Amino acid sequence: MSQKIRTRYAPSPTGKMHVGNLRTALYEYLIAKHEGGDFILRIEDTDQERFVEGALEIIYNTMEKAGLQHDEGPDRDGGYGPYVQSERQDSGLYLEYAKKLIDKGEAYYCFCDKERLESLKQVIAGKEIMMYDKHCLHLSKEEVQKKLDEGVPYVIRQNNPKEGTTTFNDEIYGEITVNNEELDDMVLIKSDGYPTYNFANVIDDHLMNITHVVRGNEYISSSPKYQRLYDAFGWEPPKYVHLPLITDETHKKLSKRCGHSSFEDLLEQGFIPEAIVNFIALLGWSPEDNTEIFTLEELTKMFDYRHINKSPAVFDMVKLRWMNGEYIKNMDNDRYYEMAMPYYKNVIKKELDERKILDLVKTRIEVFPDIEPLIDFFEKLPDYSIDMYTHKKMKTNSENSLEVLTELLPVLENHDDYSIDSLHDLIMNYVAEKGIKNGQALWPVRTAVSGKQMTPGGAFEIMEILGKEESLRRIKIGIDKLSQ
RNA sequence: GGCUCGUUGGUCAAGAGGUUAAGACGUCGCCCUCUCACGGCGAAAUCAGCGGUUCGAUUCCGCUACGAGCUGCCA
Repeated sequence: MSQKIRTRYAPSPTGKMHVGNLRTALYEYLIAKHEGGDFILRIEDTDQERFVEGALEIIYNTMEKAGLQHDEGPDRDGGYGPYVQSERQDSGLYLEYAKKLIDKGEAYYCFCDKERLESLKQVIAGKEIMMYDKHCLHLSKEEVQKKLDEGVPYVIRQNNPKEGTTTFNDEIYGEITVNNEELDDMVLIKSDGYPTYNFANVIDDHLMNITHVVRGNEYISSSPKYQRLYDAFGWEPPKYVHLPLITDETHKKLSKRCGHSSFEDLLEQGFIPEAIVNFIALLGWSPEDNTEIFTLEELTKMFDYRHINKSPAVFDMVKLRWMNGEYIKNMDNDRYYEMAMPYYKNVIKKELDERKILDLVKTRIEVFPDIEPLIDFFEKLPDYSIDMYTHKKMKTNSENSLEVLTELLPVLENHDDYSIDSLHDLIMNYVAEKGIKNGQALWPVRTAVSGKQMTPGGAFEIMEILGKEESLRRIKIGIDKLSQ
Protein backbone atom coordinates (compact mmCIF):
# COMPACT_ATOMS: atom_id res chain seq x y z
CA MET A 1 0.00 0.00 0.00
CA SER A 2 2.63 2.49 0.98
CA GLN A 3 4.89 3.57 -1.83
CA LYS A 4 8.61 3.92 -1.49
CA ILE A 5 9.58 7.20 0.06
CA ARG A 6 11.51 9.58 -2.13
CA THR A 7 12.88 12.82 -0.77
CA ARG A 8 15.02 15.37 -2.45
CA TYR A 9 17.53 17.92 -1.44
CA ALA A 10 17.43 20.75 -3.94
CA PRO A 11 20.05 23.39 -3.26
CA SER A 12 20.96 26.32 -5.41
CA PRO A 13 24.63 26.54 -6.24
CA THR A 14 25.15 29.95 -4.73
CA GLY A 15 28.05 29.49 -2.33
CA LYS A 16 28.75 27.95 1.05
CA MET A 17 26.29 25.58 2.58
CA HIS A 18 24.25 27.19 5.27
CA VAL A 19 23.63 25.04 8.33
CA GLY A 20 19.90 25.50 7.85
CA ASN A 21 20.20 23.95 4.43
CA LEU A 22 22.37 21.21 5.79
CA ARG A 23 19.75 20.36 8.37
CA THR A 24 17.11 20.28 5.66
CA ALA A 25 19.30 17.90 3.69
CA LEU A 26 19.85 15.79 6.78
CA TYR A 27 16.17 15.49 7.58
CA GLU A 28 15.38 14.65 3.99
CA TYR A 29 18.02 11.98 4.09
CA LEU A 30 16.71 10.64 7.38
CA ILE A 31 13.08 10.60 6.38
CA ALA A 32 13.94 8.58 3.30
CA LYS A 33 16.49 6.28 4.88
CA HIS A 34 14.47 5.58 7.99
CA GLU A 35 12.04 3.74 5.78
CA GLY A 36 14.47 2.46 3.21
CA GLY A 37 13.54 5.12 0.69
CA ASP A 38 15.59 7.09 -1.79
CA PHE A 39 17.29 10.38 -1.28
CA ILE A 40 17.75 12.48 -4.38
CA LEU A 41 20.03 15.42 -5.06
CA ARG A 42 18.71 17.95 -7.53
CA ILE A 43 20.51 21.12 -8.45
CA GLU A 44 18.34 24.19 -8.76
CA ASP A 45 20.33 26.53 -10.91
CA THR A 46 17.51 28.43 -12.52
CA ASP A 47 18.82 31.74 -11.30
CA GLN A 48 21.60 32.47 -13.72
CA GLU A 49 22.69 35.59 -11.90
CA ARG A 50 23.26 34.05 -8.51
CA PHE A 51 25.21 31.10 -9.78
CA VAL A 52 28.61 30.88 -8.09
CA GLU A 53 31.53 29.08 -9.64
CA GLY A 54 32.64 26.19 -7.46
CA ALA A 55 29.41 26.05 -5.52
CA LEU A 56 28.63 22.66 -6.97
CA GLU A 57 31.83 21.24 -5.51
CA ILE A 58 30.92 22.69 -2.15
CA ILE A 59 27.60 20.91 -2.29
CA TYR A 60 29.17 17.57 -3.15
CA ASN A 61 31.90 18.00 -0.56
CA THR A 62 29.54 18.93 2.19
CA MET A 63 27.20 16.07 1.48
CA GLU A 64 30.07 13.65 1.47
CA LYS A 65 31.64 14.93 4.66
CA ALA A 66 28.29 14.93 6.36
CA GLY A 67 27.76 11.36 5.21
CA LEU A 68 24.60 12.13 3.30
CA GLN A 69 25.01 9.83 0.35
CA HIS A 70 22.37 10.44 -2.29
CA ASP A 71 20.85 7.61 -4.28
CA GLU A 72 20.22 9.71 -7.33
CA GLY A 73 21.67 12.94 -8.57
CA PRO A 74 23.61 14.54 -11.40
CA ASP A 75 26.37 12.00 -10.86
CA ARG A 76 24.10 9.03 -10.21
CA ASP A 77 21.33 8.52 -12.65
CA GLY A 78 18.29 6.81 -11.30
CA GLY A 79 16.11 7.14 -14.36
CA TYR A 80 14.60 10.47 -13.44
CA GLY A 81 17.30 12.67 -14.89
CA PRO A 82 18.58 15.09 -15.69
CA TYR A 83 19.01 16.23 -12.12
CA VAL A 84 20.15 19.73 -12.92
CA GLN A 85 17.39 22.13 -13.70
CA SER A 86 19.27 24.05 -16.36
CA GLU A 87 19.69 20.77 -18.19
CA ARG A 88 16.03 19.95 -17.81
CA GLN A 89 15.27 23.40 -19.11
CA ASP A 90 17.10 22.62 -22.34
CA SER A 91 14.33 20.29 -23.41
CA GLY A 92 11.72 23.00 -23.04
CA LEU A 93 10.13 20.98 -20.27
CA TYR A 94 8.98 23.81 -18.06
CA LEU A 95 7.56 25.94 -20.84
CA GLU A 96 5.62 22.96 -22.07
CA TYR A 97 3.96 22.51 -18.70
CA ALA A 98 3.35 26.22 -18.35
CA LYS A 99 1.53 26.18 -21.67
CA LYS A 100 -0.69 23.38 -20.42
CA LEU A 101 -1.68 25.66 -17.60
CA ILE A 102 -2.40 28.47 -20.04
CA ASP A 103 -4.69 26.17 -21.97
CA LYS A 104 -6.55 25.41 -18.78
CA GLY A 105 -6.87 29.09 -17.95
CA GLU A 106 -4.68 28.60 -14.87
CA ALA A 107 -1.85 30.76 -16.21
CA TYR A 108 -1.37 33.55 -18.69
CA TYR A 109 1.22 35.49 -20.61
CA CYS A 110 2.24 38.78 -19.12
CA PHE A 111 4.01 41.44 -21.13
CA CYS A 112 4.20 44.13 -18.50
CA ASP A 113 7.54 45.91 -18.48
CA LYS A 114 9.63 46.94 -15.53
CA GLU A 115 8.18 50.42 -15.42
CA ARG A 116 4.61 49.26 -15.22
CA LEU A 117 5.46 46.73 -12.55
CA GLU A 118 7.29 49.44 -10.67
CA SER A 119 4.20 51.62 -10.74
CA LEU A 120 2.25 48.85 -9.05
CA LYS A 121 4.48 48.99 -6.01
CA GLN A 122 3.36 50.74 -2.91
CA VAL A 123 5.13 51.37 0.33
CA ILE A 124 3.36 50.10 3.40
CA ALA A 125 4.96 50.31 6.81
CA GLY A 126 8.27 51.11 5.20
CA LYS A 127 8.23 48.07 2.98
CA GLU A 128 7.65 47.78 -0.72
CA ILE A 129 4.61 45.71 -1.48
CA MET A 130 3.58 44.60 -4.92
CA MET A 131 0.63 42.57 -6.00
CA TYR A 132 0.13 42.06 -9.68
CA ASP A 133 -3.16 43.47 -10.97
CA LYS A 134 -3.88 40.82 -13.61
CA HIS A 135 -3.52 43.46 -16.29
CA CYS A 136 -2.41 41.00 -18.96
CA LEU A 137 -4.98 38.39 -18.08
CA HIS A 138 -7.46 40.36 -20.09
CA LEU A 139 -5.49 40.39 -23.31
CA SER A 140 -7.29 38.63 -26.11
CA LYS A 141 -5.83 35.58 -27.79
CA GLU A 142 -5.04 37.68 -30.83
CA GLU A 143 -3.32 40.40 -28.84
CA VAL A 144 -1.21 37.83 -27.09
CA GLN A 145 -0.26 36.15 -30.34
CA LYS A 146 0.62 39.47 -31.89
CA LYS A 147 2.98 40.40 -29.07
CA LEU A 148 4.49 36.97 -29.15
CA ASP A 149 5.09 37.30 -32.88
CA GLU A 150 6.63 40.70 -32.37
CA GLY A 151 9.02 39.22 -29.87
CA VAL A 152 7.86 41.28 -26.92
CA PRO A 153 9.47 39.86 -23.77
CA TYR A 154 7.05 38.00 -21.57
CA VAL A 155 6.68 36.02 -18.44
CA ILE A 156 4.03 33.44 -17.65
CA ARG A 157 2.04 34.01 -14.51
CA GLN A 158 -0.13 31.76 -12.46
CA ASN A 159 -3.77 32.79 -12.55
CA ASN A 160 -5.10 32.68 -9.03
CA PRO A 161 -8.73 33.33 -8.18
CA LYS A 162 -9.74 36.32 -6.11
CA GLU A 163 -12.37 34.48 -4.15
CA GLY A 164 -12.55 31.35 -2.09
CA THR A 165 -9.82 29.70 -0.06
CA THR A 166 -7.00 27.27 -0.62
CA THR A 167 -5.96 24.65 1.88
CA PHE A 168 -2.94 22.45 2.08
CA ASN A 169 -1.74 20.05 4.68
CA ASP A 170 1.59 20.05 6.39
CA GLU A 171 2.83 17.05 8.37
CA ILE A 172 4.15 19.27 11.13
CA TYR A 173 1.91 22.30 11.15
CA GLY A 174 -1.32 20.65 10.16
CA GLU A 175 -3.93 22.12 7.87
CA ILE A 176 -3.31 25.64 6.68
CA THR A 177 -5.92 27.67 4.86
CA VAL A 178 -5.56 31.04 3.21
CA ASN A 179 -7.89 33.35 1.35
CA ASN A 180 -7.27 33.26 -2.36
CA GLU A 181 -7.20 37.03 -2.51
CA GLU A 182 -3.86 36.79 -0.72
CA LEU A 183 -2.40 34.78 -3.55
CA ASP A 184 -0.33 36.82 -5.96
CA ASP A 185 -0.14 35.77 -9.57
CA MET A 186 3.41 34.59 -9.22
CA VAL A 187 5.73 34.26 -12.16
CA LEU A 188 6.13 30.73 -13.41
CA ILE A 189 8.39 31.31 -16.39
CA LYS A 190 10.81 34.21 -16.30
CA SER A 191 11.52 36.45 -19.28
CA ASP A 192 14.81 34.65 -19.84
CA GLY A 193 12.83 31.49 -20.40
CA TYR A 194 13.88 29.84 -17.15
CA PRO A 195 11.29 28.67 -14.69
CA THR A 196 11.16 30.19 -11.25
CA TYR A 197 11.97 28.04 -8.27
CA ASN A 198 8.29 28.03 -7.42
CA PHE A 199 7.35 26.43 -10.68
CA ALA A 200 10.30 24.19 -11.37
CA ASN A 201 9.91 22.66 -7.95
CA VAL A 202 6.38 21.55 -8.48
CA ILE A 203 7.10 20.16 -11.91
CA ASP A 204 10.25 18.35 -10.90
CA ASP A 205 8.95 17.02 -7.62
CA HIS A 206 6.05 15.52 -9.49
CA LEU A 207 8.08 14.18 -12.37
CA MET A 208 10.65 12.72 -10.01
CA ASN A 209 7.99 11.08 -7.90
CA ILE A 210 9.01 12.90 -4.76
CA THR A 211 6.77 11.74 -1.92
CA HIS A 212 7.89 14.07 0.86
CA VAL A 213 8.85 17.66 0.27
CA VAL A 214 10.97 18.83 3.17
CA ARG A 215 11.93 22.46 3.32
CA GLY A 216 12.35 25.47 5.52
CA ASN A 217 9.53 27.28 7.14
CA GLU A 218 9.93 30.24 4.84
CA TYR A 219 8.09 28.34 2.14
CA ILE A 220 4.97 27.86 4.13
CA SER A 221 3.37 31.01 2.85
CA SER A 222 3.89 30.10 -0.77
CA SER A 223 2.68 26.56 -0.33
CA PRO A 224 -0.96 27.39 -1.10
CA LYS A 225 0.17 28.55 -4.51
CA TYR A 226 1.96 25.28 -5.06
CA GLN A 227 -1.16 23.50 -3.96
CA ARG A 228 -3.12 25.31 -6.65
CA LEU A 229 -0.55 24.25 -9.21
CA TYR A 230 -0.94 20.61 -8.25
CA ASP A 231 -4.68 20.96 -8.38
CA ALA A 232 -4.52 22.66 -11.76
CA PHE A 233 -2.50 19.79 -13.18
CA GLY A 234 -4.66 17.25 -11.44
CA TRP A 235 -1.63 15.89 -9.60
CA GLU A 236 -1.56 14.57 -6.13
CA PRO A 237 0.56 16.84 -3.96
CA PRO A 238 3.43 15.34 -1.94
CA LYS A 239 3.47 15.29 1.83
CA TYR A 240 4.88 18.55 3.08
CA VAL A 241 7.27 18.73 5.99
CA HIS A 242 8.11 22.31 6.86
CA LEU A 243 10.99 22.78 9.25
CA PRO A 244 11.28 25.39 11.98
CA LEU A 245 14.03 27.83 11.28
CA ILE A 246 17.39 28.06 12.98
CA THR A 247 18.31 31.39 14.52
CA ASP A 248 21.37 32.97 16.07
CA GLU A 249 21.56 33.86 19.74
CA THR A 250 19.57 37.03 19.12
CA HIS A 251 16.76 34.97 17.64
CA LYS A 252 17.36 36.31 14.16
CA LYS A 253 17.72 34.12 11.15
CA LEU A 254 21.27 32.77 11.03
CA SER A 255 23.30 34.96 8.71
CA LYS A 256 26.80 35.10 7.32
CA ARG A 257 27.60 37.80 9.81
CA CYS A 258 27.73 35.49 12.78
CA GLY A 259 30.63 33.61 11.27
CA HIS A 260 29.35 30.14 11.95
CA SER A 261 26.45 30.02 9.57
CA SER A 262 27.95 27.57 7.15
CA PHE A 263 29.32 24.08 7.34
CA GLU A 264 32.64 25.31 5.93
CA ASP A 265 32.94 27.98 8.61
CA LEU A 266 32.46 25.38 11.30
CA LEU A 267 35.01 23.00 9.83
CA GLU A 268 37.50 25.84 9.70
CA GLN A 269 36.90 26.51 13.36
CA GLY A 270 37.92 22.99 14.20
CA PHE A 271 34.59 21.24 14.45
CA ILE A 272 34.26 17.74 13.14
CA PRO A 273 31.57 16.80 10.63
CA GLU A 274 29.92 14.09 12.74
CA ALA A 275 29.51 16.46 15.65
CA ILE A 276 27.98 19.12 13.44
CA VAL A 277 25.55 16.66 11.95
CA ASN A 278 24.71 15.28 15.38
CA PHE A 279 24.13 18.75 16.72
CA ILE A 280 21.93 20.07 13.95
CA ALA A 281 19.85 16.91 14.08
CA LEU A 282 18.83 18.05 17.53
CA LEU A 283 17.79 21.48 16.37
CA GLY A 284 14.07 21.08 15.99
CA TRP A 285 13.87 17.40 16.71
CA SER A 286 14.51 15.08 19.60
CA PRO A 287 14.57 11.33 19.97
CA GLU A 288 12.18 9.49 22.24
CA ASP A 289 14.83 8.11 24.52
CA ASN A 290 16.86 11.22 25.31
CA THR A 291 20.06 10.07 23.68
CA GLU A 292 22.11 13.00 22.50
CA ILE A 293 25.21 11.54 21.00
CA PHE A 294 24.62 9.23 18.08
CA THR A 295 26.02 8.21 14.75
CA LEU A 296 24.23 8.86 11.50
CA GLU A 297 23.28 5.19 11.40
CA GLU A 298 21.78 5.29 14.85
CA LEU A 299 20.03 8.51 14.02
CA THR A 300 18.59 7.00 10.88
CA LYS A 301 17.12 4.20 12.90
CA MET A 302 15.44 6.37 15.48
CA PHE A 303 14.45 9.33 13.36
CA ASP A 304 10.75 9.93 13.22
CA TYR A 305 9.76 13.16 11.54
CA ARG A 306 6.57 13.36 13.52
CA HIS A 307 8.71 14.46 16.45
CA ILE A 308 9.88 17.58 14.67
CA ASN A 309 8.73 20.62 16.54
CA LYS A 310 7.32 23.86 15.34
CA SER A 311 9.20 26.60 17.09
CA PRO A 312 12.47 28.10 15.95
CA ALA A 313 15.69 26.92 17.55
CA VAL A 314 18.73 28.95 18.55
CA PHE A 315 22.02 27.67 17.22
CA ASP A 316 23.92 27.35 20.48
CA MET A 317 27.65 27.38 19.86
CA VAL A 318 28.39 26.52 23.47
CA LYS A 319 26.55 23.25 23.23
CA LEU A 320 28.03 22.49 19.84
CA ARG A 321 31.47 22.94 21.37
CA TRP A 322 30.60 20.60 24.19
CA MET A 323 29.35 18.03 21.74
CA ASN A 324 32.43 18.37 19.60
CA GLY A 325 34.51 17.76 22.72
CA GLU A 326 32.58 14.57 23.35
CA TYR A 327 33.39 13.42 19.84
CA ILE A 328 37.04 14.20 20.31
CA LYS A 329 37.18 12.25 23.56
CA ASN A 330 35.65 9.24 21.91
CA MET A 331 37.66 9.50 18.74
CA ASP A 332 40.09 6.72 17.93
CA ASN A 333 43.65 7.85 18.40
CA ASP A 334 44.86 7.61 14.84
CA ARG A 335 42.22 9.96 13.57
CA TYR A 336 42.70 12.18 16.57
CA TYR A 337 46.44 12.53 15.97
CA GLU A 338 45.87 13.20 12.33
CA MET A 339 43.33 15.94 12.94
CA ALA A 340 45.25 17.48 15.83
CA MET A 341 48.67 17.50 14.21
CA PRO A 342 48.32 20.71 12.19
CA TYR A 343 47.50 22.61 15.36
CA TYR A 344 50.32 20.91 17.22
CA LYS A 345 52.79 21.92 14.57
CA ASN A 346 51.66 25.50 14.72
CA VAL A 347 53.18 25.86 18.15
CA ILE A 348 55.70 23.04 18.58
CA LYS A 349 58.79 22.97 16.41
CA LYS A 350 61.07 21.01 18.74
CA GLU A 351 61.52 17.29 18.62
CA LEU A 352 59.16 16.13 21.33
CA ASP A 353 56.91 13.16 21.78
CA GLU A 354 53.88 14.36 19.82
CA ARG A 355 51.63 11.58 20.90
CA LYS A 356 52.29 11.99 24.58
CA ILE A 357 51.54 15.67 24.33
CA LEU A 358 48.41 15.15 22.30
CA ASP A 359 47.21 12.44 24.66
CA LEU A 360 47.43 14.96 27.45
CA VAL A 361 45.03 17.39 25.81
CA LYS A 362 42.53 14.99 24.32
CA THR A 363 40.07 15.31 27.19
CA ARG A 364 40.77 18.99 27.64
CA ILE A 365 39.71 20.46 24.32
CA GLU A 366 36.42 21.08 22.62
CA VAL A 367 37.71 22.13 19.23
CA PHE A 368 41.15 21.50 17.79
CA PRO A 369 42.42 25.08 17.92
CA ASP A 370 42.08 24.83 21.70
CA ILE A 371 45.23 22.71 21.62
CA GLU A 372 47.63 25.53 20.85
CA PRO A 373 47.48 27.64 24.01
CA LEU A 374 47.44 24.48 26.11
CA ILE A 375 50.70 23.06 24.86
CA ASP A 376 52.77 26.02 23.78
CA PHE A 377 54.80 25.93 27.00
CA PHE A 378 56.46 22.71 25.88
CA GLU A 379 58.10 24.66 23.09
CA LYS A 380 59.20 27.60 25.18
CA LEU A 381 59.05 28.35 28.86
CA PRO A 382 56.95 31.47 29.30
CA ASP A 383 58.26 34.38 31.31
CA TYR A 384 56.14 33.91 34.39
CA SER A 385 55.70 35.71 37.67
CA ILE A 386 56.91 34.14 40.91
CA ASP A 387 53.50 34.89 42.37
CA MET A 388 52.48 31.66 40.75
CA TYR A 389 54.43 29.73 43.33
CA THR A 390 52.07 30.92 45.99
CA HIS A 391 49.03 28.73 46.26
CA LYS A 392 46.85 28.83 49.31
CA LYS A 393 45.33 25.39 49.03
CA MET A 394 48.69 23.78 48.30
CA LYS A 395 50.16 25.73 51.20
CA THR A 396 53.00 26.93 49.04
CA ASN A 397 54.75 30.28 48.84
CA SER A 398 57.93 31.54 47.30
CA GLU A 399 60.02 30.53 50.28
CA ASN A 400 59.02 26.92 50.70
CA SER A 401 58.91 26.57 46.93
CA LEU A 402 62.50 27.71 46.71
CA GLU A 403 63.41 25.27 49.41
CA VAL A 404 61.73 22.36 47.68
CA LEU A 405 63.22 23.16 44.30
CA THR A 406 66.68 23.64 45.72
CA GLU A 407 66.51 20.35 47.59
CA LEU A 408 65.04 18.50 44.66
CA LEU A 409 67.51 19.79 42.09
CA PRO A 410 70.46 17.56 43.07
CA VAL A 411 68.12 14.60 43.45
CA LEU A 412 66.83 15.11 39.95
CA GLU A 413 70.31 15.69 38.61
CA ASN A 414 71.42 12.34 39.94
CA HIS A 415 68.45 10.60 38.44
CA ASP A 416 68.41 9.42 34.87
CA ASP A 417 65.12 7.66 34.36
CA TYR A 418 62.68 10.42 33.49
CA SER A 419 59.69 8.21 33.03
CA ILE A 420 56.51 9.11 34.87
CA ASP A 421 56.68 6.12 37.19
CA SER A 422 60.28 6.62 38.11
CA LEU A 423 59.88 10.35 38.70
CA HIS A 424 56.79 9.61 40.73
CA ASP A 425 58.65 7.26 43.03
CA LEU A 426 61.57 9.61 43.34
CA ILE A 427 59.61 12.69 44.28
CA MET A 428 57.06 10.92 46.41
CA ASN A 429 59.89 9.44 48.32
CA TYR A 430 61.21 12.94 48.94
CA VAL A 431 57.74 14.07 50.03
CA ALA A 432 57.50 11.20 52.47
CA GLU A 433 60.92 11.80 53.97
CA LYS A 434 60.29 15.48 54.35
CA GLY A 435 56.81 14.90 55.70
CA ILE A 436 55.05 17.44 53.53
CA LYS A 437 51.92 17.24 51.43
CA ASN A 438 52.17 16.12 47.83
CA GLY A 439 51.11 19.50 46.59
CA GLN A 440 53.83 21.30 48.43
CA ALA A 441 56.42 19.61 46.29
CA LEU A 442 54.49 19.06 43.13
CA TRP A 443 53.01 22.52 42.79
CA PRO A 444 56.40 24.29 42.68
CA VAL A 445 57.88 21.65 40.41
CA ARG A 446 55.01 21.82 37.97
CA THR A 447 55.13 25.59 38.04
CA ALA A 448 58.85 25.63 37.36
CA VAL A 449 58.77 23.21 34.47
CA SER A 450 55.71 24.73 32.82
CA GLY A 451 55.68 28.39 33.77
CA LYS A 452 51.94 28.12 33.76
CA GLN A 453 49.17 28.32 36.25
CA MET A 454 47.28 25.52 34.57
CA THR A 455 48.66 22.73 32.48
CA PRO A 456 47.45 19.58 30.84
CA GLY A 457 48.90 16.82 32.94
CA GLY A 458 50.93 17.18 36.08
CA ALA A 459 54.60 17.61 36.93
CA PHE A 460 55.55 14.00 36.14
CA GLU A 461 53.91 13.97 32.73
CA ILE A 462 55.48 17.27 31.81
CA MET A 463 58.96 16.29 32.93
CA GLU A 464 58.79 13.02 31.10
CA ILE A 465 57.99 14.83 27.87
CA LEU A 466 60.52 17.61 28.43
CA GLY A 467 63.28 15.16 29.36
CA LYS A 468 66.00 15.50 31.91
CA GLU A 469 68.02 18.31 30.43
CA GLU A 470 65.17 20.71 29.75
CA SER A 471 63.43 19.88 33.03
CA LEU A 472 66.55 20.71 35.02
CA ARG A 473 67.11 23.86 33.02
CA ARG A 474 63.61 25.06 33.87
CA ILE A 475 63.93 24.17 37.52
CA LYS A 476 67.15 26.16 37.72
CA ILE A 477 65.37 29.11 36.15
CA GLY A 478 62.73 28.75 38.82
CA ILE A 479 65.34 28.74 41.54
CA ASP A 480 66.93 31.85 40.05
CA LYS A 481 63.64 33.65 39.91
CA LEU A 482 62.80 32.73 43.48
CA SER A 483 66.25 33.68 44.77
CA GLN A 484 65.95 37.24 43.62
C1' G B 1 0.21 47.30 6.57
C1' G B 2 -1.75 42.31 5.21
C1' C B 3 -1.29 37.11 5.60
C1' U B 4 0.84 32.77 7.91
C1' C B 5 3.38 30.38 11.76
C1' G B 6 5.29 30.20 16.58
C1' U B 7 5.86 31.12 22.37
C1' U B 8 7.88 25.11 28.50
C1' G B 9 14.37 27.33 32.78
C1' G B 10 19.77 31.65 29.66
C1' U B 11 19.87 27.66 25.40
C1' C B 12 18.17 22.68 23.13
C1' A B 13 13.97 20.17 24.84
C1' A B 14 10.29 15.92 27.08
C1' G B 15 5.27 16.55 27.97
C1' A B 16 -0.18 15.83 24.40
C1' G B 17 -6.40 17.51 31.19
C1' G B 18 -4.65 15.32 37.23
C1' U B 19 3.38 14.61 37.01
C1' U B 20 7.53 16.56 42.77
C1' A B 21 6.90 19.74 34.90
C1' A B 22 12.02 14.58 32.37
C1' G B 23 16.88 14.99 30.31
C1' A B 24 21.07 17.80 28.04
C1' C B 25 24.29 22.36 27.49
C1' G B 26 25.64 26.41 30.40
C1' U B 27 26.00 28.40 35.60
C1' C B 28 27.11 27.45 40.85
C1' G B 29 28.74 24.05 44.82
C1' C B 30 31.00 19.45 46.53
C1' C B 31 34.11 14.95 45.65
C1' C B 32 38.45 13.11 43.01
C1' U B 33 43.29 15.56 42.46
C1' C B 34 50.22 18.36 42.04
C1' U B 35 46.98 22.72 38.51
C1' C B 36 43.33 22.63 34.55
C1' A B 37 40.33 19.21 32.41
C1' C B 38 37.94 14.30 32.51
C1' G B 39 34.78 11.53 35.76
C1' G B 40 31.17 11.35 39.97
C1' C B 41 27.46 13.82 43.06
C1' G B 42 24.24 17.89 44.02
C1' A B 43 21.83 22.87 43.54
C1' A B 44 19.49 27.17 41.53
C1' A B 45 16.32 28.22 37.32
C1' U B 46 10.70 27.36 33.26
C1' C B 47 4.96 26.55 31.36
C1' A B 48 4.49 34.98 27.93
C1' G B 49 -0.18 37.56 29.94
C1' C B 50 -5.48 37.67 30.45
C1' G B 51 -10.03 35.49 29.96
C1' G B 52 -12.96 31.17 29.13
C1' U B 53 -14.25 25.37 28.90
C1' U B 54 -13.60 21.85 32.97
C1' C B 55 -14.19 19.01 39.38
C1' G B 56 -9.16 20.11 37.54
C1' A B 57 -5.39 23.30 32.88
C1' U B 58 1.52 23.78 30.64
C1' U B 59 -1.83 20.62 27.86
C1' C B 60 -8.40 22.53 24.76
C1' C B 61 -10.67 27.54 22.92
C1' G B 62 -10.42 32.96 22.43
C1' C B 63 -8.00 37.58 22.93
C1' U B 64 -3.54 40.43 23.87
C1' A B 65 1.67 40.83 23.85
C1' C B 66 6.10 39.41 21.84
C1' G B 67 8.97 36.91 18.04
C1' A B 68 9.65 35.07 13.18
C1' G B 69 8.57 34.13 8.01
C1' C B 70 6.28 35.64 3.46
C1' U B 71 4.51 39.72 0.74
C1' G B 72 10.87 39.33 -5.92
C1' C B 73 11.29 37.61 -13.29
C1' C B 74 15.82 34.79 -5.14
C1' A B 75 15.45 30.31 -3.58
